[in-house]
Amino acid sequence: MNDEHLHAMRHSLAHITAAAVQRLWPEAKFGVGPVVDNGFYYDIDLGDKKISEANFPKIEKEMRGIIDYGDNFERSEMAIDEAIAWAQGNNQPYKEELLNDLKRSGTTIAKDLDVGELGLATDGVSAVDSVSFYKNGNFVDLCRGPHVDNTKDVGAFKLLRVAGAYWRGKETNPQMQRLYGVAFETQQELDQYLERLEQAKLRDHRRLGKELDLYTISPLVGAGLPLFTPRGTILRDVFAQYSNQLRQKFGFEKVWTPHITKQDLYEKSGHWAKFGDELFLVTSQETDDKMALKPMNCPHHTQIYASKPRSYRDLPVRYLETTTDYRDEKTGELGGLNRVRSLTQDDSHVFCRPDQIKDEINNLLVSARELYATIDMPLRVRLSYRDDSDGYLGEADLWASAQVQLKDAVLANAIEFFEQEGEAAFYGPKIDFMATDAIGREHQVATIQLDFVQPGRFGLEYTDSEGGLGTPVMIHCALLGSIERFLSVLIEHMAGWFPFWSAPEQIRVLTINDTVGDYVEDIKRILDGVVLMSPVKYNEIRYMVDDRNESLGKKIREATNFKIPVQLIVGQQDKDNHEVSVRTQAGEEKISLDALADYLKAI
RNA sequence: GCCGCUGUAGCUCAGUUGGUAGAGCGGCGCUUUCGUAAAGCGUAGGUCUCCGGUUCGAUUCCGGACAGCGGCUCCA
Repeated sequence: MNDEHLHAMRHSLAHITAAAVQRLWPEAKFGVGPVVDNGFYYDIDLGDKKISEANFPKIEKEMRGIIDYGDNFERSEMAIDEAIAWAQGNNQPYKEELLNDLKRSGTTIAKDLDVGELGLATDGVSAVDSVSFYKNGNFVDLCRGPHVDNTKDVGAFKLLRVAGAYWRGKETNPQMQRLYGVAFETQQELDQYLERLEQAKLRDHRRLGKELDLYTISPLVGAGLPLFTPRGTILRDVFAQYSNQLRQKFGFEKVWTPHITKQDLYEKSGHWAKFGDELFLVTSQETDDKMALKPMNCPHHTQIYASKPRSYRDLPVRYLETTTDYRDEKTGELGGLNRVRSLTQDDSHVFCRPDQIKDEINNLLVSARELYATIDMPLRVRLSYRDDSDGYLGEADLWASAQVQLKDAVLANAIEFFEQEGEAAFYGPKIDFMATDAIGREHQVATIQLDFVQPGRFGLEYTDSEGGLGTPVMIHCALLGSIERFLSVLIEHMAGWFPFWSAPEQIRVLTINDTVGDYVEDIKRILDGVVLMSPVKYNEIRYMVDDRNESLGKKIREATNFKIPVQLIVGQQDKDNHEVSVRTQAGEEKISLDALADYLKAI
């Protein structure tokens, strides 16, 4: 049992899926069928007919028939023109397109072919002469392989879902149906995987957001416009405070900007050309100004910088603003708190001289690492570069320089990273911190971006030491990213058990009966005096008293289901001994009332 | 936006092959004052997401809208 065999198994199952579909719908046109994490998929076009999950039993039955029959996977070679003729003859236009690309440039990777380069590759240089096919039973498919020897050798599998997918990932191409399956060597491993998926649902932030009373979405307000409850708002505030305090240490100053602006601002910044159709437009009944809700804050901040002359001695100028932006995202992209139309950024912008870039980026890297280390969340760091496509602004050499400087900063901090082209912002490259949600999807949280473009477009300048004029560099940074998205990842990462310092309700006092009312008042006086100073400063204790006429068991159950980190149980015994029973996830212990404040500060 | 699926009480869900619905939890009331994950009894909650169509009759069938889920595309 090894990765290679698992890969061959899953790949073979993709073929078997396609073979089964072809038996059931002979007119099916096939795209590609690769291996993915935990399984495989196959892209299929049935024209007007659609496969739904209701068809899965029928398809799986057909697949089992093919597997049980036990055909060998037979490899053969075909000359490229012969293969194209085969695709035409069998009415497989997608395969024909792939073969033509292979013939022309030796690759079928859409990304390599899409950027206006079709036909640029010289015929015969990178082109291929012949291609390989695999045949199992009556099903023949263009394929590089490898496969298992026999259809019987494919382990345990299950068709999981069907989804739409554009041919070669292009929105303007026809949409095919993607059949996803999962596969493992043994039924036991498959069952374990499905069990893990079930477990992941328990920590889904949308489920916990409701159970823990953190936020709600009202259709009357609108999709993608979450409303935060008192508990959810505490979470937002406490993390925003932490994020701010981390940067205030490095000289960042808070600013405030309005949520609307004239569109002129974005025409100048370059956002209008790139994101114009995702702006919420605002109409003035008083003037003819065309206004928009702000979708980001950097252009606003440039205008604070530009409000007065700056000397090289004034730099860096560092602005900090936690504020909500509005983006008219496509409806199908919305989901929970991950992707919303009103997103709050813990945004900041540094305006500095070129020689200050390194230190400024270092400060931000240190802040980001400290924040995510505090909540024990592992991140992958991505250096996001531009690619050759249109839509990036600025000179090529500035881009090259910016990309090198970001990489140097990351290297200097000994941070592990991976590099990806085509992920940059239109004005500059980024260092992105990627977190993973409960079911393995990756989301960008913190981001540090280097921008040589916007300062120039806005005509920002400073007087240099020689008395001449220089253009400052901008560094954009959000440590949490979108607070909404950050919370979605945090909730799933912690499974709702927020660290003591950040929990909306940190402590619940549970009474055993109504004879301890005065003693509870003593405890409240102590709790009211506790202020945590780390990791967030001036963090007052948040607690409630549950003195309802209910059983202790029920109170414990409710407090535990609510994932309250500390329960203080108070009865006559505790009162007599001048102590409380402190119940946490770690267990329960008696703490003297005199030691309670220090105990809480040390959690 | 596109493809597929889903929408019954505050929550989790059952049900109606077309004759206007039910459970548990939660809420409320009474009893109980009970030391470690649900005390007992009673009771009130529903234009079955919304709008059209078919039908004697629609929560159920059909169409549309809205919302949610899984993908694709996109993410300043």
